[in-house]
Amino acid sequence: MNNYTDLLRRHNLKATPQRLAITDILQTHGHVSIELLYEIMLQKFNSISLATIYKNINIMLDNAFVQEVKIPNTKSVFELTKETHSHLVCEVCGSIQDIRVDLTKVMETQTDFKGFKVNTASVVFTGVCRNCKN
Amino acid sequence: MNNYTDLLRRHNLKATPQRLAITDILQTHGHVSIELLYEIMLQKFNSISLATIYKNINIMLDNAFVQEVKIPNTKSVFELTKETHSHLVCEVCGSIQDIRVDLTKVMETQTDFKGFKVNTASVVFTGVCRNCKN
DNA sequence: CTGACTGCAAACGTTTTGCACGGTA
DNA sequence: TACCGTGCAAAACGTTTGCAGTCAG
Repeated sequence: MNNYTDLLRRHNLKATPQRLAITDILQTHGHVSIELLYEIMLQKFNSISLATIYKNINIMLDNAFVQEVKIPNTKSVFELTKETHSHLVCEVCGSIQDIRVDLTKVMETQTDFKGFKVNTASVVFTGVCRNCKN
Repeated sequence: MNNYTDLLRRHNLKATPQRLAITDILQTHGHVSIELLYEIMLQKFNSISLATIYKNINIMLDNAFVQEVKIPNTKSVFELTKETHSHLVCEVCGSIQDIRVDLTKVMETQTDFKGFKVNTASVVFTGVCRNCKN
């Protein structure tokens, strides 16, 4: 009975092997597309259904312990919800890294938000990662 | 023969009424989903096909004079390419405004990009717009 | 006049739904 | 034991493709 068993139950969700596998994979890989998640799940459950993957990802999104990351020119990936952070996306190898960015500086310097009350900021940096630079 | 007639021709694309209407709508509305674009186009061309909308948006994306804006928890919208900017998305009414954000401050303050060479940054602020605050 | 574009219909890939069976609590 | 969740198959979407007719240049 690991962390996610508890978390699932607290949300009145049953801790099925499939769900625990999904949270494990998200934890291990950090960011996964539906496609990749399905591939990895197939190795653990020979007859898992894509419908099950979708149903569970949607339930986890609804319960806010998983989030979708939308990236320009790419498929979305999913990650476990954690403290606010931004993403570095390598346009060469497609890898995604988390990064803490201090946006207070931006918010302070930014003179004109046009009367807009900002709640959250989604930031995706695209470029070339350390490995691919070489 | 307006701006977009020229622009289209410079890209070896014919300036058809449908294409000119699309660029006009983008210019007028700023940001439109495929769905909304289709609705508006239907008012001007009673038998326009969704296929035509998709084909043209894709051609305009390929030629880089239109860009897709990916927004958390929402459908993508399209905009005419202009100078780099960020977006303010109202979570109440769904409206989208452009905003200039100076990211050089972030890039300077940010100590650790993990060896990552940043090329572009996509920033979406989500919150409540001036109108909806009242 | 000719190649490019449009509109239609069909195809395709992705996501959702309904239902009977199986497993968690 | 009572539901909730799974897996399958079918349905529903959103997007793309192929083709015949039309139009811009």
